Amino acid sequence: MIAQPDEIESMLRDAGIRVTSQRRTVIAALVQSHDHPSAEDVYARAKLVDNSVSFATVYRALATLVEAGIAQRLAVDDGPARFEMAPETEHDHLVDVDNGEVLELASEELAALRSRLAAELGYEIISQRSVLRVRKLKKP
Amino acid sequence: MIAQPDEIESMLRDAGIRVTSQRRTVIAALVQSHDHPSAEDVYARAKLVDNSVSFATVYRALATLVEAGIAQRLAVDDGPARFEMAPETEHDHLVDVDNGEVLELASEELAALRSRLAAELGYEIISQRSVLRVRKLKKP
DNA sequence: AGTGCAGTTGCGAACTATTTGCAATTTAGG
DNA sequence: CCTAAATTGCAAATAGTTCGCAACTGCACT
Repeated sequence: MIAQPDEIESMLRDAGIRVTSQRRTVIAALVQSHDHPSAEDVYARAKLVDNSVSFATVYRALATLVEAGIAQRLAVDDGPARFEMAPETEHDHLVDVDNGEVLELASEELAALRSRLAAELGYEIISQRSVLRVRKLKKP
Repeated sequence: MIAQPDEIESMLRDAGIRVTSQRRTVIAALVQSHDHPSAEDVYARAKLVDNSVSFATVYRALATLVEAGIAQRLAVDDGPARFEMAPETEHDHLVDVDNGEVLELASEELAALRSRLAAELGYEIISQRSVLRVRKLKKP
């Protein structure tokens, strides 16, 4: 499972980041969201809790969290970046081209294979999540 | 190998796209570039050949080519999208976080594994190129 | 509990990447 | 060649994200 709101404060402290009510709000919004929200979505959700948070602060909080490894940012081909709490296990993302839904594809195998291939070229992988565009298979 | 300028015209015709000098210029620029140029790079290169092409046209041409499957667009985490001619073999991209270089990682194995995993979830993959952020390994 | 100061916030304006409206031009086909 | 429909260049518009700055706040140290 993913961190509970109670743990939020210590996550920030452990990362040496100041605990502010805005950051708590943003993290809480992210923790409760399992649909890979965009910055705008996070902003909307955070605003329900604290109507005074600004868009800029949401962006700054997200950037801070990503830098601290607490959250992750996914660049999607078109449209805004989307965010999620950093998962314990690396996974890829499937974006359904028909409805924009994002689902996760976890596979040790995939991660291991990529690491091996990158290493063969003399590189270490810093982030290995990737986004695949997919469509639901029809069951005929 | 990738298409030669001579083939450009027929690539467009085959796709049912009108052949214009601007599109020829844009494709030629893409064909000759093996560094995954951004739209701006393509614009700069196209402009050397035909000083009158506009930025808007480059974007429109790239969009048209991508839609026709002649070119591909890569969303990179930060910075502009980058383009390349559609390769015969699918491959992933490694972006060197230190210098921004992009290299290619081809692997049948990787592609096959992803297809299998996506199929298990009931999806077919439409595009499976992905972008990994990497750093050169130090040889100690 | 009080104080200082670096870190953080909200606001709007700035910026970057990309798209669009429109009149003029060009293409493909008969 | 002639015409309809597609394409272009330009400049202005948009989407997403970042930034400058004055006001505010968390945290370390009394």
